[in-house]
Amino acid sequence: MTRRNGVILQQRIVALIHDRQLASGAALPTEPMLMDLLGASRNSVREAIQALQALGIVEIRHGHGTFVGTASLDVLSPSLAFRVRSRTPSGIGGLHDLVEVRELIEVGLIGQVAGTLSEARLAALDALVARMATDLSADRAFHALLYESCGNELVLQLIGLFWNVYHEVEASLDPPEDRIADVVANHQRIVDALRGGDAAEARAAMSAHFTDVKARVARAQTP
Amino acid sequence: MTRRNGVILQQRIVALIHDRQLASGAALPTEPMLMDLLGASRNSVREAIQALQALGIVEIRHGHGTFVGTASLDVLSPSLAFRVRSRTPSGIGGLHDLVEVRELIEVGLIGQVAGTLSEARLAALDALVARMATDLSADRAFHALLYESCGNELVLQLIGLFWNVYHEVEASLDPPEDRIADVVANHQRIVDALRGGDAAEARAAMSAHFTDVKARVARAQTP
DNA sequence: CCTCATTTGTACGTATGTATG
DNA sequence: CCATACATACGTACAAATGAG
Repeated sequence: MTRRNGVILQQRIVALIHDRQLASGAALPTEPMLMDLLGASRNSVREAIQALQALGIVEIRHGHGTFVGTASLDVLSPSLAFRVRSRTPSGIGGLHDLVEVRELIEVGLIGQVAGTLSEARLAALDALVARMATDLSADRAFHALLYESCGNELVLQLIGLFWNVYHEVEASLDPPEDRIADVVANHQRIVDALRGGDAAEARAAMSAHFTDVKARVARAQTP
Repeated sequence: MTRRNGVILQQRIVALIHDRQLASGAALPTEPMLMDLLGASRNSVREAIQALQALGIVEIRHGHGTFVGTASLDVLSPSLAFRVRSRTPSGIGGLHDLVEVRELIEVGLIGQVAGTLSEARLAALDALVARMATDLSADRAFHALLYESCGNELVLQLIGLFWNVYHEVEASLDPPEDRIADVVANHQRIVDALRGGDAAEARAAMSAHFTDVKARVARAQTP
């Protein structure tokens, strides 16, 4: 095996997972076994496994073994964050695009869930709005709870991923620029529209929220 | 360095890229240099670099060196494909969610670009529709060209990524089930709506297209 | 609590393929 | 064609973590 491997080894391991129908959480063969199965040295096997771990395809536990992962979109956070930052020296250009994608998805989704939310869920959203002024995580929970009923796990993880990357990059911008009152008002407007069952108004409220976010990004300066 | 490393090494390399303000395409220190800078062995350095390459953060060129990458979303394709497949044994459940996300984004976007396309671009779309019956790549080019004018590179790459993953997973389903005539008709309807400047009709046409795709997924069987 | 086997993590040495000048 | 610098691959040895007894 003195010819170029690298990515090929990763694909062979993925193929092995599929062939053996290993579900998430199942144990992969140990490194010595993989060396034998793939006919490669331990270094090569480990490099391939490390790459697969970065993609969330496998999960390595020291002293225990290597297991099939869930490929949650969370693991893509470093890649997306790096991408957004490297768009411009300041990262602002990339942030704007990121917010637009969030807006696109959430404005579309809120139109789907409008009118389907129980009063209990609306009350929970109210509570999150109240906490939002002092607790940033309430904002994340708000957007997650909004769409939980749509039954699409992928879109939920996408929204969570984008939220994480946005706030990670946004934290390195200069002025905190407290407009929390506006943020809270925007979210309250969204809940009110949902309680009224007005899909168009809910879309408009969500759109207004992201317009404010985009304006905040446009004004931001880097330290 | 005999204490627990792993992911930490990757983060330190990313931090090094940021500290030195290395832009895409810039050369990273060589492996021996990184061994010295990070105080780690060649194996550990290489494993970290391989992981970063899997995320598109660095790019390795054999015999030349390691360079800062662009973190294009394309590299996330293996992870997303794995995720979609592992949702259900057949991968159908994951495919449905994936198509819904595509629908969400594209229906929203087409409302934005409606009325902004030049006649030259509309003619190019017509040409792609004509090729679509015999050339699958024309479909990909169609959706890419549709939104090219929106000026959001991230959303363009996202649409391309989802297209790739969908067709990669869809290829492993059973019946090719030629409905190409319907597909072509759907796309022609989209172009016609755009030429008429009717945003609502364009959204409806795009939505109808994805409704057909979802129906095709629902009927699919695994070999 | 300790011991022990298993498994992953780190390190070093060496040889070879590959691109550039 | 040669020389240099770099990545690729293999083999071996030891450290560290986990779980079973």
